[in-house]
Amino acid sequence: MQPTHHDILVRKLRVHSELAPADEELLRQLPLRPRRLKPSEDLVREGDEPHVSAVIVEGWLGRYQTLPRGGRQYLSMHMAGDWPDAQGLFLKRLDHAVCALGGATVATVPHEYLRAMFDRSRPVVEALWRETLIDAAIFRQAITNNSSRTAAQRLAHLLCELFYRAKQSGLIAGPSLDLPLKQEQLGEALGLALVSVNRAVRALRASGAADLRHETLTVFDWPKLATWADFDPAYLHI
Amino acid sequence: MQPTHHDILVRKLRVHSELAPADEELLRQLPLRPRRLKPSEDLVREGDEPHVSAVIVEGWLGRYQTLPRGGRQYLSMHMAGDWPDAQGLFLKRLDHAVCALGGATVATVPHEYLRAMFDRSRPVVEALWRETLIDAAIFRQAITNNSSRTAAQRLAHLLCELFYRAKQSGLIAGPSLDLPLKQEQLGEALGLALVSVNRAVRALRASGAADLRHETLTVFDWPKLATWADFDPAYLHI
DNA sequence: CGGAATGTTGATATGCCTCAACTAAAGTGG
DNA sequence: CCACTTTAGTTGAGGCATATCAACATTCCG
Repeated sequence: MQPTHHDILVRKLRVHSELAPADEELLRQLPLRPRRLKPSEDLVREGDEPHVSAVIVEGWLGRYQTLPRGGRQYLSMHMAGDWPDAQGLFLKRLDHAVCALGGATVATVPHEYLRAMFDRSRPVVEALWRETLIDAAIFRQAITNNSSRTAAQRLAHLLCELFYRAKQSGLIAGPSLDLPLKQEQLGEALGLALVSVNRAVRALRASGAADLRHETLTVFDWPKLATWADFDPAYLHI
Repeated sequence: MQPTHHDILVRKLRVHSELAPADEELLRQLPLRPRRLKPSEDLVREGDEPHVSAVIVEGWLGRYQTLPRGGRQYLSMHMAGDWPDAQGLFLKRLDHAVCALGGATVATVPHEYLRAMFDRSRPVVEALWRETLIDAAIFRQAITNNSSRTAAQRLAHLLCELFYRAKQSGLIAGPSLDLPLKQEQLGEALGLALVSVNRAVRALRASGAADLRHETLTVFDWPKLATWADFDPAYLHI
């Protein structure tokens, strides 16, 4: 049987938080409204004052800020179960946009229902708060990644993170992962020019540790990849 | 009269959150225990599992991660009123350390008291949650800063942020701000070599927009500085 | 006053960016 | 299904911002 939107939501929170049956029941009572996003369609834009939050049901979304000359800085990538705009609950205006990377489906829920749920269960508050704190840890790691590593290491580290998170969320079984990221977007995430990303991808391919092509990431040698990238998953708090 | 530790705590939260008198009263009942930190002393270390949080009373602290070769990546800088380890409440193991920049004083409070307070006031929960969300916004901006700007712009943007935050927190009146940051630490924050920081500092000085020397930041021409750095304070959500 | 830490400056090296051309893959209409 | 167009990926050459190396000046601090 297909997992419902509520299954996806609850399973993801259980990755890092303990929920009592009563808490799960509260979450399952949330009115979730599906919304389909076309490739590169924005879920929310910088400056928006949203009154709903969204949990990703299927596909990938990316957070980004728009640069003065029109380019983008991607901040983080998100997959099924993530809440890419949870901070909208308590920050009035969004300081960044969120867009679909390939096609994607989200399930939206009005803030008022979330707030009402918070009054009824502190564990649920903690679980969602923790979700936003793990986001922050991902941002911290991105600062370190983009500030202190070489082009190839940056790419490898990002791929390690996405692969590891996807695996922990139960999205993959084998060595491969659907990842609808163009090399240009990788560059905008890693602070690299498109040409440098391409060279890093080819170096990765040549090393035999992993490959990224046709929107698929395949990891052949995880220890090699993780060592090369200096990847330590502790920051994901799973 | 000197502001008490509780004054500092409450005032800072009021910068971004509305608190009813009853909420403030709860905050003022927290048992705060002062702790003095020597210059560069660690408040907490990577891997710690703290059972207390700390609010800064006086001085500056910096978050950092340790790099494989022993260097540091500073992630954010914090001043009086900030909670540099609030995430320790819900993330078991810290993924980064926090150290004093110059000498500093913090006030610690056991997590159990904070948790007890959360049961009694949702506005207090929201205020502290919002505090951690603004931290995350600062991290996001650091990603963009270190990934997409030139050396001089990075420096200018960081100084804009620190100056603006200090002003909003009521820490400064005139054009100057005590900022005990060495050029080496600025480099470790901005992903730049020490020599490049020095050249950026001198360029800033030569431009007449601001100066940074003897642990003092002086802003002579705020519009010029902010324009040069592409600084927009919206992300600080004040 | 002396030694250590911090800041300054020049010369050289290098990793990444820019520009430019081409190839391959994906999407589209006949 | 093919011809065509568009998008994405690949490769080389050259330039530039920043890193690295090295020396010296200044400030801090006991």
